[in-house]
Amino acid sequence: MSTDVEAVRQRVLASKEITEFQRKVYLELLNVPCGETITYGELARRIGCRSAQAVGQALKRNPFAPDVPCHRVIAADGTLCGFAGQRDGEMIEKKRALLDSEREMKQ
DNA sequence: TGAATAATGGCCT
DNA sequence: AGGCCATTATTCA
Repeated sequence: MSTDVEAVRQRVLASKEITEFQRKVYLELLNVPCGETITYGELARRIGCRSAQAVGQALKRNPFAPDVPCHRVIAADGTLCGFAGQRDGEMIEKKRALLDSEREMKQ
């Protein structure tokens, strides 16, 4: 059922166009199971950072989008903030449906 | 409930 | 060195 998460992980590990911080963000994001969501602050805390903004910026600069499941990252109040460099648009609603689908698949 | 502000950490120019 | 950012919490009305 898994996607090419491993392939993406290897790509992230081999990427030299990103910083260690971004690498941690993407790896932790790939570490989030299907159907699970995580907030920017939570993700930041996991990698040892207290700035959710840094994580958000890393995701916006995400050169692996949408290969990296950035749609599993939500705001503190459970709202999707952006995807593939877009903060607004119908795409967000689709990603919301995708998350719902993943969550449903988990049950 | 919503606008404004502070805190906080990394990255870009 | 200054400013930006896909944030969050707090404060004020």
